[in-house]
Amino acid sequence: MPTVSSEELAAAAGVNSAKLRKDFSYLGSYGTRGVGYDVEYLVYQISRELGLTQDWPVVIVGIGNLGAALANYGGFASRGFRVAALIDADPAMAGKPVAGMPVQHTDELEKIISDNGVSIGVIATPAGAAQQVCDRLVAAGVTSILNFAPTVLTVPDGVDVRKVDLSIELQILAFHEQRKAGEESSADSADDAEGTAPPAAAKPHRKGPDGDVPAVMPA
Amino acid sequence: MPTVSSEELAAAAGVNSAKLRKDFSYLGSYGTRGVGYDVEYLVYQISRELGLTQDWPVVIVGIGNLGAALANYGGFASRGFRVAALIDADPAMAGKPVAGMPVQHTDELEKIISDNGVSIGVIATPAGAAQQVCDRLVAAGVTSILNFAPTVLTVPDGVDVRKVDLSIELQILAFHEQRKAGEESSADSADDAEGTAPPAAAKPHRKGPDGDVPAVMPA
DNA sequence: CCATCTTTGTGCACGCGTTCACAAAGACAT
DNA sequence: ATGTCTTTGTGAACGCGTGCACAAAGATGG
Repeated sequence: MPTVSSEELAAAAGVNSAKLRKDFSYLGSYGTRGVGYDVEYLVYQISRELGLTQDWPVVIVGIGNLGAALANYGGFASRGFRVAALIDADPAMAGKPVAGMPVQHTDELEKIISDNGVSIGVIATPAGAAQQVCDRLVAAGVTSILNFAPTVLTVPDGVDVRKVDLSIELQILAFHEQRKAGEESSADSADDAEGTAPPAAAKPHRKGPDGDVPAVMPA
Repeated sequence: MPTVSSEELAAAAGVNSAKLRKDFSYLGSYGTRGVGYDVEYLVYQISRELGLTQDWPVVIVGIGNLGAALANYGGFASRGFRVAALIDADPAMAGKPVAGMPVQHTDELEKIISDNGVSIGVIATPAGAAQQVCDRLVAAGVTSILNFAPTVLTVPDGVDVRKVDLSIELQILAFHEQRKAGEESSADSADDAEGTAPPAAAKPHRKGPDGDVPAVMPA
């Protein structure tokens, strides 16, 4: 029986072994003292707890560049997701195959969701259409939404929304990049150091240090 | 002079007002007691601190569906990012316009980076090519990488990598979805409740509760 | 069957981020 | 000028997650 110790697993994942053991204990996954965890059993338990053993039908609404990329993304199928339908508002798209699947018109949205028992929807529409699409998805029975549109969606209680903003990750990188570059010349007259002038009426009394380290950005 | 109080801002953002004030104080953004924060000045300060007032040239490597979606994504330009070049390994892609910009061949990578002073690269290639592309980007002077390929990249010290896995967000949604569905029928014989049978050799002595709440998933 | 050795599971302490609560600061009216 | 009122900035307390350290459990060998 192939096994792994929490120590090996922790080293491979770059985390603390005690934390890993504690997390496993929350999941109810018991190992064997003196031996470790049965690999096969552990994989099965984690997969099941995470919902990977289930088949989740999802619909993707908005088949532009991003929608098509998602439809073609191989990582979904292996994680238990099945793209049940591709939906777009453009009548010219209807019937056109994307990722080996015909695009369907928004008119069919409610029927598709109910026929396939879809509870997870992906929104890849322009920002303007997102809330409207969201409302229709929720009304049709979807209770989890992954939103790629740059808008904050309003949903009733009981519906989960996760927002993915592609530019936020870039911003975080740029933030660190800026910090790297600015490291040699600190403690300068920080206000107009960056080329762009501050607003005219601004800067009422500015007292604080400017070169300190904000603690508000993810590492 | 239009102003906002920390209370208003906190309510709009759904966070605690004290935290918001403390964060602002780290940034050195001083408000006026009894009045609040000067909106225009605050926006300028935050933009500058976040690097939004700078122009960041980026290259996108791997112009498949995802790469094209990123190239077309409008959110970048408004956040201070400028797509300096689109790069792909496929000779057939070279010269083809994507998002109003000709795709260039991988051979040009080093020259493009050095000519444009690019320090941020986006990898949207298949998993197999990602590490190789990463190495070339780093060798050419890139110090921040946004990785969409499903691989963990190895980089030297001083280089930042952020990985975006589109399916992780879906998994988190599915996890909560599963929890919603399983709420009525708890405390059952949890093992084969999900249809898929557990491995034969598994389940050595299983003692712990199965219906408890793991604390390892983002809200 | 007992001793030893390995690895788990977890109580406890430490550290960090969040929140509370309030003194200080400034605006504004009188 | 002086008092009142609003809102900031921050010291202190609280709570939570992480990591340490060890007892308990079970395997393995003599």
